[in-house]
Amino acid sequence: MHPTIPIAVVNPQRPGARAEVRCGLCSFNKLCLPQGLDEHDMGRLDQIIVRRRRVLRDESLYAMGQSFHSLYAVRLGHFKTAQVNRRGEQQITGFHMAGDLLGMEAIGSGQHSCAAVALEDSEVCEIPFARLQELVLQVPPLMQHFHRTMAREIQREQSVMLFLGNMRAEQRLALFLLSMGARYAARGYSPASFQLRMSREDIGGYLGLTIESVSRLLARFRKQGWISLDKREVSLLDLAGLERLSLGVAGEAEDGGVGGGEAGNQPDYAAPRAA
Amino acid sequence: MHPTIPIAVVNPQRPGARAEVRCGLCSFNKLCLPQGLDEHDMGRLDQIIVRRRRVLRDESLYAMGQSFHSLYAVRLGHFKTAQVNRRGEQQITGFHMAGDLLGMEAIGSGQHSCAAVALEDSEVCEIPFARLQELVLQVPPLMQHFHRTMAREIQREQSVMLFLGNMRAEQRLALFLLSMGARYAARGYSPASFQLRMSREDIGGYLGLTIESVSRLLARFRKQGWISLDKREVSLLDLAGLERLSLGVAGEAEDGGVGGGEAGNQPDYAAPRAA
DNA sequence: CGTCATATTGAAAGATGTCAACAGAGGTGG
DNA sequence: CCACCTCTGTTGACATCTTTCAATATGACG
Repeated sequence: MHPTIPIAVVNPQRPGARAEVRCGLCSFNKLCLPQGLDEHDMGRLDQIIVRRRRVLRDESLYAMGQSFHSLYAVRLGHFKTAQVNRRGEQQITGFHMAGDLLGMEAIGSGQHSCAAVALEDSEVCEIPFARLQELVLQVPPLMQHFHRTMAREIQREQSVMLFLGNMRAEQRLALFLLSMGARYAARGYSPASFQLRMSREDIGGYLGLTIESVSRLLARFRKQGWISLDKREVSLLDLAGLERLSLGVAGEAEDGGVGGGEAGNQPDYAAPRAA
Repeated sequence: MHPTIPIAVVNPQRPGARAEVRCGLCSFNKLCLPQGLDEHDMGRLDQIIVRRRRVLRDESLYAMGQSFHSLYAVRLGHFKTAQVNRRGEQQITGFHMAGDLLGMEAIGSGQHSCAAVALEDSEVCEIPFARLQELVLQVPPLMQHFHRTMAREIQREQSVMLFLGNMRAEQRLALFLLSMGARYAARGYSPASFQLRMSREDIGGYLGLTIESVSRLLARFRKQGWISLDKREVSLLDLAGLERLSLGVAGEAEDGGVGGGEAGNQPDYAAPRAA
């Protein structure tokens, strides 16, 4: 039951396959920049996308401090974006998959304030920003969609702030798993079975936890039957339970039937700080 | 030495004074949407700003879930934006002062995902978004600046993620004070002496800490001579020290000379989680 | 079969939250 | 003008979650 199974209409190119570069033929165009454009406008967008660029695992698409020229749409694969302190601590600001747009944070300053690193061999479409700005003036629906895309990024980050600021480790991890599932679902894959493309360290870096905490928490989720886990292959066995967990309703929650073990030794504290 | 003193060219209207509504005469236009526009274009922007709106202390400019129609530029006063959990926990996503633009997070979904509440009697300029979209098509520099503004918001939030995810309470608070100072400096006020417009609870809500932690930390900063503090009036006495603190270089840091008290009982731990 | 990176697990320490009592400011009404 | 009340902020003692430090798997790769 673990393997990640596409359950719907997507048609992901194998890496290395000779793929068509036109947006109209990309299986993720509904999620991406051309969303809502007609054939003609999509063609104009095609014309400014200079090339398809491959990024190998652990390579960076752009580095922190690098000057900004283009946005990138993930075509295939996964990326993380990370910001590094002057002291070397790393905050993962997001994980990105097919259809996501990368680089927007750099528009303000002309410099990338975080690095984008491929979590596996990946491909992106490069969109020169200057040309996009011109095109957007001629294609109002594209501009509107671009605005929505940036705004959604703002909103996404606010929800990260919410869990970094307010939630316990357990809740954060449950929410993380659920949200990964939801994103895969939006791409036609199973919301409950998928492969974690990132290391435990990256998960920790994203959730504001140490790698040990992540590891322990995952082990606990597994023992309690919320999830099954084999290396990076994960299945969410009890979505409702995870949801309850993410809301902080720890404690009694039905035992899950598996393992039978040490449930009940969690205090049923109510809320982490709050009035 | 505590009172907040304008040290430069700003000319804030007193609340209640009959103020000119044109952007060209607003002392914050350099920080706001009309940044970089010529007289003519600024006039066109003026025409779509429907009215100046007053928001009394504790009133909300918009509520969570409310449908989105307009952006708002803070003209006078201060706001907080806050997101609330299904469980009632509150995450303050930002504090906003004159020249800041509010409401961008709602562009994506058409619904406000956070509430904006006035921290004191305030005034905003309302900018109907549909009309802004039209205008932006006719005034490319305005569009570009609008994009930069949204992008800066993305970047700002990423830096909040960085400190919520990676930094200790002490560092967060130091950074918060410094950043407030920097923002006042950008508006022509003293970077070192200002009034905290928000409650301790709001500070905690922003920094992901309890009110008690904030209170204790402020007391410690004061005792160690980093700051002086009288109710909500704060002076940053040792900017370099606070900066070092925000970097996590706790420990020996020169005693500040004041109070003389219990310095040295902080462990000189190095980094909060990191490799 | 070593070596390295990644992940798991245990024990102990420590930072921050929780609970509780209290102080001071400001407002209200007698 | 004073008593009273509420709201905000301060401080203390204690609980506990999460980190830190350390040892030990596990798998990939030569």
